[in-house]
Amino acid sequence: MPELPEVEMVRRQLASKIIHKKISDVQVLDWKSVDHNKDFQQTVIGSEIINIDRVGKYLFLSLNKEDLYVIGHLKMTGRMIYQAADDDTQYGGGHSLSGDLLNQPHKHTRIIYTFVDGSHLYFNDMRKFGYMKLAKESEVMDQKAALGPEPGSKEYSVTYLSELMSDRKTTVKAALLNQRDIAGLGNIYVDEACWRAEIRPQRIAGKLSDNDIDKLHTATCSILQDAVMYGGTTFRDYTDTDGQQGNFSDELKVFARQEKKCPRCGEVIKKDRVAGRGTHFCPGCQL
DNA sequence: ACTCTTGTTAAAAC
DNA sequence: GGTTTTAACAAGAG
Repeated sequence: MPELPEVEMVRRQLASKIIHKKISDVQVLDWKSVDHNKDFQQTVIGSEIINIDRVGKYLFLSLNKEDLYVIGHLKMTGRMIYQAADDDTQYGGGHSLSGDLLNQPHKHTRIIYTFVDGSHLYFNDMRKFGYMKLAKESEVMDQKAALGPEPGSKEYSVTYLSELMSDRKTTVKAALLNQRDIAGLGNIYVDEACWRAEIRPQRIAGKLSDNDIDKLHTATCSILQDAVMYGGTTFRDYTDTDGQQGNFSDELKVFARQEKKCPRCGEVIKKDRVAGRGTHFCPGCQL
């Protein structure tokens, strides 16, 4: 489940590897992955990616053609794997994947980009929810405008969070997951941020105290910052562009740790369903 | 065979 | 009528 830290890792790696390389060929193996745009190949071939930025979990690739961008989203199982021209390393490792998926391309490969230097970028996505679609600048602007501020940004102030939560009748979990209000948090980091803030995810957002809001603000900012520092989290599907797993997995305190002891208070961590998602919390110290 | 997994969104429910 | 919840999407693991 790539969330902000994982997408940021991909962005940084892609930026260092493919910016200013000319795209010599594109193969589309699944049309859904390019939003059924039959012109994708002919439009992209011959162009260069001149910039890659990110808002929330969305990637925005700028091409050196007038008003042409690619908007990318990994959704749950999307991966972007880069392979240098002379590289025969096996990629895509992950304990849930069988051995034949280590070579590129494989049965989950949806798009293949070839660069003039002979290197490749593979867009792999088992469930086909992710995409890389062509967009005009106006569509890029619209997509960015549809996303709330990221934790850690200047716009994401304590006041902003406080006003966001006030009078809300939904759960803290649902409120934090809504990308229109806050961009970048997903199932893993919402649970982890709530643990840091000592707040149960199933609490009603509008009933949080000022102190709760303060702690939640700090926690949401710090969890993403720390996760980026550790290279993201690999729970099941995420790997970076080298097929490497993220190191934050070992730092998780509650996510996927149900029936284990809380590292803070020793109580047994529980898993419930909140906002339609598997939700992990410590009944001992999250109130 | 049946359940569970999740990011986003459209539809349904409130 | 704005807010909240649910279902759908796809494909695989257990």
